[in-house]
Amino acid sequence: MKHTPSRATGRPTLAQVAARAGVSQITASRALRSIATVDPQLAIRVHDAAKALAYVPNPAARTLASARSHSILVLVPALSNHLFIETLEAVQDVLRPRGFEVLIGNYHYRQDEEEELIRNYLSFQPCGILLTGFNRSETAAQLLTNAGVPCVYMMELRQEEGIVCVGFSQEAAGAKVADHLLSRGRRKLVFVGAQLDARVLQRRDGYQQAIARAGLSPAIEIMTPEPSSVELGGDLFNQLLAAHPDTDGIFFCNDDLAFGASFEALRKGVAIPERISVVGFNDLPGAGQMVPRLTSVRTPRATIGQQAAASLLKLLDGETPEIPALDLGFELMIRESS
Amino acid sequence: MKHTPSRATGRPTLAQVAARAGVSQITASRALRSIATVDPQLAIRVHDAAKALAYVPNPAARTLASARSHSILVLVPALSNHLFIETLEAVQDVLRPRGFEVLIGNYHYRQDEEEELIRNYLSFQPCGILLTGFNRSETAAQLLTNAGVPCVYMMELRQEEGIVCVGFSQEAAGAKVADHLLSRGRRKLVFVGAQLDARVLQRRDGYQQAIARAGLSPAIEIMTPEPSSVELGGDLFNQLLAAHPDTDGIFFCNDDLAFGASFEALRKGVAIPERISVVGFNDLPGAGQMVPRLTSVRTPRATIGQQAAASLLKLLDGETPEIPALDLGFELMIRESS
DNA sequence: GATTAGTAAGACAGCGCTATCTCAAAGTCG
DNA sequence: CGACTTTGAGATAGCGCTGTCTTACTAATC
Repeated sequence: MKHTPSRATGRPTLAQVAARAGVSQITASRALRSIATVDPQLAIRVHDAAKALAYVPNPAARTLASARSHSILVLVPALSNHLFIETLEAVQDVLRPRGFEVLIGNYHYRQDEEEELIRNYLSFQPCGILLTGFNRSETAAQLLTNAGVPCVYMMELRQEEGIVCVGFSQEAAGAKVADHLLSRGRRKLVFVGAQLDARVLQRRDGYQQAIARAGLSPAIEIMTPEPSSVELGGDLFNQLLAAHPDTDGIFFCNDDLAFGASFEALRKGVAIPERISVVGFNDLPGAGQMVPRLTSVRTPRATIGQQAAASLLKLLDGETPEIPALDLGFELMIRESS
Repeated sequence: MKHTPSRATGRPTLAQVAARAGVSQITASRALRSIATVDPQLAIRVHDAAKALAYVPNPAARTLASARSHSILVLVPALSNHLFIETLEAVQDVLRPRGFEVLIGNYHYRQDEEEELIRNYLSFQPCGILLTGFNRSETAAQLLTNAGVPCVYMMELRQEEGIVCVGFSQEAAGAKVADHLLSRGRRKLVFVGAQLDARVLQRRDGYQQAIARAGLSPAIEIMTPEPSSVELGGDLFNQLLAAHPDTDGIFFCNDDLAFGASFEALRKGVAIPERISVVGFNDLPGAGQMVPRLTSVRTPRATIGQQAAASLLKLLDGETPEIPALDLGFELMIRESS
């Protein structure tokens, strides 16, 4: 008798399931993968056998044999912004129950890091990729194309043949904020931006365009590539007050900046909204509790994650989503700060 | 001539690297894995060949052949608390450069979900697991033991043979807060807790014990199993004021609760710290910018992630960390709110 | 009733890598 | 100097699964 090979995992294998069900291994494989060409009766026998043995497929073997994993890569520019956390959670909620493994890559808003992550993670042969926005290096884009892995883009929209994306119009959101501030009689408008990724710039553009449409001179721009934070918001606010004391309306590209500014305003006795109206972006947790309660644009980040995952599943099934560029809109939450 | 099998990945394989280096496949394998028994000269030849071919190992094949992946599972109770994000980032920063794939599991503070995640992810044969705390279901613990995968526990400490953990004493942190409030002359102390996971309760215990040591009657406890949030903090604060108007010191188990309470205090004109001293926990971003600036316990969550990952790497190398239960301490950041 | 088409099940051969065993060459010792 | 250990490299045999080709059968067609 040959001894049992020591390097076996010890877990039941497909062969054992097949033996127990009295079918061939390949039939068991097909039955468990719900492939149509298996007799329903046999399929039931196989499933029963699998359950009885507590069989769990070996993903490595499956990936090796099929040259395609069941893992899905999600690339986000940051985890520190709560926004992306909600998107990730939604993505996981859709994909994990369907048996997919979700790999999370954080590229810290750096193109080179994103490229590196793509390069590394492609070696895992993911069966699909969820990406944030369209702004990436040529090489990264090329790697994705060459890999031939289905991709769905999140957050931004682009109407283009073969591109599947889920998001909302960052420009429209920026414009909406401008219109709102203008409707409140504000005329000395400012845009405060940090991080300066593509989406921040799109919001800025929409904001400025709306101001231009109203026949006013462009908003002053206070911008820094530093990562957005509460502390930075306070600093930029102080800087702004010193340089442009007559400012009467500010659009912060992210809520945390607005939070920091609000704190400084309280400290300095700058009346919000009486003297300056303040609007944030993303409606992060706490915006509605701030003093004063912060007006902000509520973005559908969870729904974006959910729908992006759903679209990717469609692509994996060989279908095309009926709406390739899905616009989920946004909502301006008008509160006390404006 | 036999046709090239269509299901090949198309990527260069180890066999090609070996051929190019003029060695056998297994020697190439050993060279690339830096196994000592390979002649340095040969090893260099192999590495050159690999570089020339842009060879990337196939993780699935590796996992299948060795019955052990290069992925490490990290289980955290939540992503919504910024605390764990920082831990995760630190873990990734240590493990990714070493070639490990980091799998993130979020169990939403639910034991059943954690158990399910462990069950699922064990099928990926992770080579190590990082866990949060010690509080989990019997079954989950059993699964981990049976799997024989090295584990490192984060956040809490336990001196026990065979347990490797990195964290700090939650009790000591709670006690420190109590001592601080007492040193400020506060006598009507309150503990406000949400989520009520094991660590919150440990902080509470340390807090109460320090109060008892000072010979005072126990702090009033306002506790709810709801998830911690800014909004909830405001609600609990209002509730507390109504029920115990003479309160003069509050310890919130997490900063977001303290944030919400501070906002409500501003709104209601309750003077912090004159009438009530407030202390938070974790020193989350923004705590130092609050109005008033929030006193909080700064927890070493990033270092915990880093050291936990380092300890796990040691375990994977067959070594034991010199300090199995690594206490990284904490720091009370005394600011305006107390 | 013979031929064709269609379908379900199986045989076979890997996917790309590593564990294990084997063997030759070099080094060690009394 | 021969027997014995050590060491480096290769041969072999899978890991557990799925793609592809084949075969056995049933149903459909004239």
